[in-house]
Amino acid sequence: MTDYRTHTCGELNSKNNGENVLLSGWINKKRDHGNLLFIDLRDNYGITQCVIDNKNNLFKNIEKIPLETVVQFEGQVVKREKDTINKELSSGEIEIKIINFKILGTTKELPLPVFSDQEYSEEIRLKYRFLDLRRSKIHKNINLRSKVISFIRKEMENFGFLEYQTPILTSSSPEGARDFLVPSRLNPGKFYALPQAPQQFKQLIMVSGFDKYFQIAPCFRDEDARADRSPGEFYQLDIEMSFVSQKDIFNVVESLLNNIFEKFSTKKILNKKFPKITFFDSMLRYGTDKPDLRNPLEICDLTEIFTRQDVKFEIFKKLVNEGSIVRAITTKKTIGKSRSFFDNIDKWAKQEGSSGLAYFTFEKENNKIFGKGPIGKFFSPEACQEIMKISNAEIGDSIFFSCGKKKDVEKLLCLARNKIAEDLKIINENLFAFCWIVDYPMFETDEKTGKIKFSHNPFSMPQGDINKINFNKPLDIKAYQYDIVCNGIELSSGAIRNHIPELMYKLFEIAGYDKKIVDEKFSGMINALSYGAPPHGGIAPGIDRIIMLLANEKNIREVTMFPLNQNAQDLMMNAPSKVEDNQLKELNINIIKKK
RNA sequence: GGGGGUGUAGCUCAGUUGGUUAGAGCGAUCGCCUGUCACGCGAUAGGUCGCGGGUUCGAGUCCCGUCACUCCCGCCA
Repeated sequence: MTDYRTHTCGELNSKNNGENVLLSGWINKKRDHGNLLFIDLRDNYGITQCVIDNKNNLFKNIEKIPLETVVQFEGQVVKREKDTINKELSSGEIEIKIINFKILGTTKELPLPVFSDQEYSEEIRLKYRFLDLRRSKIHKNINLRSKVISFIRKEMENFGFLEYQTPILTSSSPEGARDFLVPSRLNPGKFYALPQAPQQFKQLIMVSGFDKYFQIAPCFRDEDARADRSPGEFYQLDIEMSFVSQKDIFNVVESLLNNIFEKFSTKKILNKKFPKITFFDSMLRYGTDKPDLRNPLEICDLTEIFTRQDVKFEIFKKLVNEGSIVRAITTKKTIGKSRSFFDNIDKWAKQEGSSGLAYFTFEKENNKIFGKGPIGKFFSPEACQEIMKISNAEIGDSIFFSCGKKKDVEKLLCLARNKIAEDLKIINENLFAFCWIVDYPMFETDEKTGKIKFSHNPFSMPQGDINKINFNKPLDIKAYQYDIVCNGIELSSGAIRNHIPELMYKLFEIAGYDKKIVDEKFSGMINALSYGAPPHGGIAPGIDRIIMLLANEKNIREVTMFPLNQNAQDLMMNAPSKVEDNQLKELNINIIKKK
């Protein structure tokens, strides 16, 4: 095949019996019996067992080769005896009887073992990423990533999309995340920004008449890391289409994601037609706009119940009277659960900083419904019945209440949904549960400043008849704005764009940007929209998160070849690094020294 | 910016209420072993217990500070 090998380490089997072959790879593992030596030779494709005994005068030399040395073995394919076949290996029916060898690359003592199921500190893994990447699990993840991206490209082309590239050096935008800035040598004192997403460019591509755009686009945001969020860069499947409405984009993305997840995972897709949940509903039923629909638990609002005369739970009644809300989670058939099950959940809620989760179980005796549990006695049979009606509960189900400010209740019950479901073990891990979150509000109130701001994407089209929108009630304006959520993970955001300049000015004005600022900050786009822009819209699924779901990984670094660490440093390449004074001078930059 | 966790041999970890010379597995080096596939057996080397300070007769262990990694909150249109 090449000068170095006739076969890879994954492809030989009993059909090759007797052939003379040349294999090259890394010494994965040695099993040295003194007069008989087994060597597992590894490459990208697999492992082949090579064997030599002391009748061969090369034995003493080969015995001494350290693990992870790169070697070439010349040898003969030999069928293994039946009881020595290794079913774990694709090449397990055969082995290579070594005739000759050549060392192609020596190794120093390893800072981390390659052949091992042990976990290692991130620090050492990232510093020696090239060794870490040899390890089987992450090696497979990275190859999976490559295959998925390649599949996406083919699919998108089948759907009639063309891939267009957009600039990496662009302008800073006032909205959104912190920018990575790049100083301009030719324009002293001015800076480029790396794109947070090719948002404006993809819209300009539509205005330019290209119709269906996609790109595996790098996105740069200078924000702090999380387990599922790289600092620095990440990749989106950026999509934009002209002359479409929301449903057209949904159709494309649903079939794309169905195809990807069916091809690359054995897990089932719960609903191939992704359910659509309004933002408002999602916040009510799940306490979040990224609900995990594998979790059957739902939240309901019971504030009204605590205004009833026959409900005597005075603490909640007082709080409700003062403007608090009450919401609750019901659990099915939990009548038999131990006291500690309930108390643990209450205790957990207190650890989360809340005042706890009051609870009781619906029971029936002598045809009378009552609540059994710490606060059950405060509810009349009629009140219980009403609660059961609102919460779809039955006799034998339990209910957990949270009372407080809307935001706090949502947050706690969102976490409680997960906690309780985990305790009850009712989350099916073998599912992908997709949904659309739709009808996002165009604006929201900034909690710190009290001012109106864009809640999502400022370029989104508001819903309804454009001539009838009531701009005096901006918080009531909904946008053609949507997210895809899978298993509680936000996979993508998108929108039908606002292609009407006057409307755009109007909306920006509400968010506190006057015409002058809009013209300055979004000049490219607002200008383009003034010369015949088609109605258009798009979406941008996160590639990294798709791979994480497919590879069943919780950390984005497990599906990224060369990630930065949490402090946005590359420990292998030593980035970021200091630069020479003359480089700074050329860029007209002074470093201010911190005290 | 804030909170939690971790830091002991090249790697993964143990180390009791503070008490003699800090241990194990893997790896390395050396020796034995012809059918292993996490091969087995024996020996040897390998340590500023992250760093600095304090308490104490005595600190890996307690206290204070600091650094690194990680998880979370803030942030992420």
